[in-house]
Amino acid sequence: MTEAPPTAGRRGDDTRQAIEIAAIDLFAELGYHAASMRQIADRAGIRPAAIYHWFESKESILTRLQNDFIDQLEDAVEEAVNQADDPVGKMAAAVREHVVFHGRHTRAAFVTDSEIRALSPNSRQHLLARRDAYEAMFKQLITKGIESGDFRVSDPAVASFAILLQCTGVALWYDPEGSLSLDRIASIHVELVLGSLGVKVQT
Amino acid sequence: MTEAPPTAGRRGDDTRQAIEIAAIDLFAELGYHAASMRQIADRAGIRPAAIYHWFESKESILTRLQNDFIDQLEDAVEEAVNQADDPVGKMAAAVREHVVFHGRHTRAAFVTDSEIRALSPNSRQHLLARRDAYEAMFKQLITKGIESGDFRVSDPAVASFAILLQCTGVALWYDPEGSLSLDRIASIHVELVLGSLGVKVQT
DNA sequence: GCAATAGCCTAACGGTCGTTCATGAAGCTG
DNA sequence: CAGCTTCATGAACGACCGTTAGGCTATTGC
Repeated sequence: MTEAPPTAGRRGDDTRQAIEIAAIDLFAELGYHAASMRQIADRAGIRPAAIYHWFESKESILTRLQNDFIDQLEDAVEEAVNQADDPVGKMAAAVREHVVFHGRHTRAAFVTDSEIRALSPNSRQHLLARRDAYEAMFKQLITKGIESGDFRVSDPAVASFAILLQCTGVALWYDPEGSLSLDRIASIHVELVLGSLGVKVQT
Repeated sequence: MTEAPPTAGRRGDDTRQAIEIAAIDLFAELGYHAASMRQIADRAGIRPAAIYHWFESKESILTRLQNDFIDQLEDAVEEAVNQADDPVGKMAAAVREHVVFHGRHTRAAFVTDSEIRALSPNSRQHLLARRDAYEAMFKQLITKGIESGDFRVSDPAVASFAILLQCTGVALWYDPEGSLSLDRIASIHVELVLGSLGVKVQT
């Protein structure tokens, strides 16, 4: 009784993955509205109608991509944070993992961030709530660091926005072929962030 | 021989401004591709065909908005920088003006940044070149500050990306009705940036 | 007062969009 | 084998897109 392929048909759900990859790339290159179902189908190697066997609508492709990205980002950063004890270490771990994750998934990160307004009201509210929860984690890290005397900032809310924006922005310019490794870029951002939080330099 | 109105017809070029305002708002709310000429015309109080009396195409509305925004941003920041002498003062002035300008023109800033990919290749290249030149100004401010011994950063290029991203991002979340004034937000960003550049705190 | 023109209109063009429908080939199940 | 499900297809639907052609009106310059 060996593991049988769960689905029938010709390809299994490689097709689903092909659609998702095509959609990420096209949404990132052209934007959600400028990328058509026909283009997605072309790049996935199928006819447009076949997409509707795997997704109920164009928007459902987008929401799937976005929620998958946030799922994985949350998991990765939470795990990194939990492996440090003090506020400085936790913030450094969070920044490093956030940067690395955005560098490894530049297109998905970009689509998740920039196409929120393309969603219908319900999906948009849902995604914004998830994004807010993620941001709240950083804000709380800052607040804890202030209480412990490790950080010195005027406004934790503004600081968390600023930190997340600069780290998320790595997805906009990072080039795997470039001269800087992702680890190096992450280290630089940890330095910048800890500096802006008023942490004593620990060279 | 008093100054005569330069154009004839019913409204002068109030119409042109109405189209630009409608376009900024709709591009910001829905995105360039999701906003239609009919919606722009509706909001400007005219019929779609009338837009083509003032603009030769939908894309020319976008490029006009984007280039106007960069024109004014460049002027404002350059003037602010020129009124300071030392690297720390220049960077503080640049950050403050950049933040204030983005807070005062959130929608235009957002459209200029996020709809570059909607442009045809020629217009896109032109706008990217202008953006690069603007970023180079910040990078040079950092380099000068390092040479003078005022700043301490590992990588000026990455630092300038990070600084600009967090300051530009103000356009994404700033709310004029919120509890923080734009001046206050600008001051906080000056603190954060100077901190990340390793400037001694000057309370 | 008369021609020219600026400004805006209605109507329509060809094209593309997201989506649906009916159909059929291929594999699994009993 | 028969029957069901999975996966994909070609063709078409109505809606909407950016844009244009042609005409009307009011103001301007002479």
